[in-house]
Amino acid sequence: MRMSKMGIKTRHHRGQDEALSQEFQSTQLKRHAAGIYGMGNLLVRARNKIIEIIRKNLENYECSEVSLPIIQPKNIWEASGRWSTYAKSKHMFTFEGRNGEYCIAPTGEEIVLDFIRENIVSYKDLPINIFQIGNKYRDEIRVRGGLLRSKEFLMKDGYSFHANKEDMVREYNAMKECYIKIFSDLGLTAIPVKAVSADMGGKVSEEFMCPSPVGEDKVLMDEKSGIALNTEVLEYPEMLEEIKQNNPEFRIDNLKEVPCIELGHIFQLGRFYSENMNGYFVNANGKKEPYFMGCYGIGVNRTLGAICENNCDEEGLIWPKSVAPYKCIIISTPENSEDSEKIYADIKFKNIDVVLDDRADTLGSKIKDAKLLGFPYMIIMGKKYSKEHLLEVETRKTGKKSFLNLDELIKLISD
RNA sequence: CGAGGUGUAGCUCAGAUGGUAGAGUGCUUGGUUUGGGACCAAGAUGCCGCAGGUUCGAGUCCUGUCACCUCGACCA
Repeated sequence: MRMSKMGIKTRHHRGQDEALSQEFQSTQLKRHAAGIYGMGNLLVRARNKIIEIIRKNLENYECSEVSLPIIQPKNIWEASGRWSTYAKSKHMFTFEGRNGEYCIAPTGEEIVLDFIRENIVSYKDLPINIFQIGNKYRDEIRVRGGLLRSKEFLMKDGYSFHANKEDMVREYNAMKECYIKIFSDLGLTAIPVKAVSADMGGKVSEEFMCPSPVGEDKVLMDEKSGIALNTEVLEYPEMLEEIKQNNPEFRIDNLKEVPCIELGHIFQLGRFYSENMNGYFVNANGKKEPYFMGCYGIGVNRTLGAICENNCDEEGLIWPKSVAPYKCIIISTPENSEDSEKIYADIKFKNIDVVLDDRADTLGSKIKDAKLLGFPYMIIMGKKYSKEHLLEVETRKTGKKSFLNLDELIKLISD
């Protein structure tokens, strides 16, 4: 990709209250209205890498990717009883179409039941776990902090269906394991925290919390016993009792509030939705029974936001290699611009994601931009290249510089 | 929905007590530059959020309204 074609412009100034990573985000995020954002090339490419990591991990657990509609008819929401509650709370966007009322989906329990119940009719068809990665729409009462809470956002939502409760619990634990792997692959700390999920119609649920100063959720952590709790839990004495019984060391006094970003949430839904939505299978005794359901979500945009917030310094972003939108950027002075085109072509030929900064700016300003935008490697072709024809490679994270020929360079950046 | 705040150039913002619309940055043209956000010269850019009102005169005062931000309430 050529810098001149990317459609971004960096800025020399930062807004008053902007966090460090916001200077980067301001080059990549356009607010069109409250909670409604456009996203630039670098964020989109990083998000695609995140999606790929999520997808690979889920497929390892035999989860099946599907695509469900975002625009959904009113009737399926009336079946679960959530049309009136959601519409009343004004959280759900609804509109009048040619053939009646529709919503723009805030979540997918209803549609997924409508999607599978014709095919999954026997206990022999179970269990099954299907997921999708797509935009969701919620008319949030209060939007917050760019990627962290917006009205349109990308979510991975997955749903599992089971013949009995034990199997639902087994899958829930498997997904918990899978989520831990996903967030660790993304280089994020995400602590599973017990949550209260009254509206979801289920009881057991855990949120995956990523400690961050910009987080809007507060988590209570006890470093001694290693227990982390949602602050809401304090309002439910029976849950506290249970924790105390299972962990003798646990004490409420030891809990400290830590701000966190909620990256994911998994639920044991039970039979609430399947009972209301006519989600039945035939068991081994030939009798109809509602599915047991689990539901598993990851806020993809939030995850992207958390990665930005947790990987930056005074000079800008530092993309972790696993999600970096491009591996490296080539910067040259005018006298080496022809050579830089060649190097660019060679690196591209090796299928390495590379940016050529072909703008007419000075070398210094290009270096500043490369650091702000966080490319893992910066290839500088200036005076030193003119003399010795060695490529200078600077690692963004460590600042370490080395002088290499093309083969050595490709070896370094392709790991 | 409650409390507070902000709307002025593409962006970040300044414009006490009413009197010709400003800066930095960005943009255009030409030239010199090119190693950690270069310099010189010449330019272009405004319904001062919107609507009323007071006044000879309003970016500035008053009323209304809309948008946005922060905190709270709320939130798979």
